[in-house]
Amino acid sequence: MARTIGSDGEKTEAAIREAAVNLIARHGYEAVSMRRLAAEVGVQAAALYRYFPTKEELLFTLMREHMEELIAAWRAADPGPADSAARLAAFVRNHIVFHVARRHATHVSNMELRSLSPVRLTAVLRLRATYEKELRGILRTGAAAGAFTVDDPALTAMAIIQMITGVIVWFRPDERLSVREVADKYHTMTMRLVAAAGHAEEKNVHAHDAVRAG
Amino acid sequence: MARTIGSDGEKTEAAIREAAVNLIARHGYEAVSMRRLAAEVGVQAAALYRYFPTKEELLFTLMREHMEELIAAWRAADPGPADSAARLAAFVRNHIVFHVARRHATHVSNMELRSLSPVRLTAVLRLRATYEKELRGILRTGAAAGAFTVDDPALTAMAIIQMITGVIVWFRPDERLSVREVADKYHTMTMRLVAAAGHAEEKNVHAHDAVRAG
DNA sequence: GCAATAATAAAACGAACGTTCAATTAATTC
DNA sequence: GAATTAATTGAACGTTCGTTTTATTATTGC
Repeated sequence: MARTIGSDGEKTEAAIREAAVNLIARHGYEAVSMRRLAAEVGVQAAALYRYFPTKEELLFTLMREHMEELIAAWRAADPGPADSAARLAAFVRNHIVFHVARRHATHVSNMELRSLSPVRLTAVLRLRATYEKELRGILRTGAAAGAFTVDDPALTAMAIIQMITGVIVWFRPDERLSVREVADKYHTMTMRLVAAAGHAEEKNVHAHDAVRAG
Repeated sequence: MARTIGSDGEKTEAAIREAAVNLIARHGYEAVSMRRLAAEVGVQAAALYRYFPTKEELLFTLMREHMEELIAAWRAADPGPADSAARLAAFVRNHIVFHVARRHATHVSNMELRSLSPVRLTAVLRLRATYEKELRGILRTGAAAGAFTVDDPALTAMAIIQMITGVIVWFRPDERLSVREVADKYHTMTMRLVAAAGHAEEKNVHAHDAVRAG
């Protein structure tokens, strides 16, 4: 046999990407062989090489596009710097909605960095840094404007990103909570984390004040 | 050649464990071959099988012992349920100090779950659940006592654990911050997150504030 | 110092790996 | 409907994998 009836390059490539994301997210990049991936697609291993020159290039493509889409989603959702609290809220919500909708791709992007060669690793890390810089900027601007209390924007940005990315570890759709509810709860926690004005808790009537325990 | 001069089972096993944690943390379980591990130890691959019957059993041993040590460290650090805020503080600090000191082992425990067979996976997850249950208990008790404001203890526990475990992603010793300082900052953020009474922020008095722009 | 045992090397096993290549067939173009 | 192009197969390449077996040497106990 050779070319199969109904075969179509575009469809095959899409099927390869989807199967690759699912398999790699579940079993890990190293544990997924080209043969296994091909079998999932319903094709022979050699056919994969018509679409991706190497296994690593396939991984890299998945990760790069995931990061680019994340950044694009944020650019579309960004309400601009006028209101820091609204901007932070938009960031948290966009992040959670995006990641929950792409659980597997997120897992791949977060777990398989070590399987990339230095050049490709750098490229992905640059995209990641671009995204994280957005959050740092929000925190700095908001702190300067008095909307937040953030004593270390870089550290706080990492803490928030890890907290909100962690959703995908435990969240499963069609369970207890909807994506909307989860986003709400993480939004609330984030606002408390940066001590956002307007999100004051009832406790501060007596206020022992900033406990920073240096 | 066969047995080498100065060879000692205990030392070899310790060397295997250490090398395995380092290599697996850096390159991933699947990417580390028994030959490569053996080379790192300075031994032939066959020698590894005197200490661990299979590669997976080696991984499982590393993960199980890491979790058991984490739980034991918490039991030793636990100040008891009298003061919820103090207990949560102890939990956060113990977690961060423990994980920073064992960055590689933590990476292995967090990233290689998927390489375990079902039986061993269940065993590790049970230990993990035991640990997480501790934090949920602290949050519930504290919320019931009015020390915290937590509307969803299970979700909040996951958020906190992911936030404080994330330290190992970016933290490097002998850099900007000491472990102590990092633990302090995460402690402060955690207390805000649960809206701990006595941790009120000064913001609501005048609203402008310390921007430290790290 | 001799027997017993512990620790390792060396070689080999079949299986699986990523990748390449030539052959073959389906779809498209004119 | 012939020529061209697109899509895929099937077989094969050399390499590496986890693991086993057997032989050999160092150490230990008496």
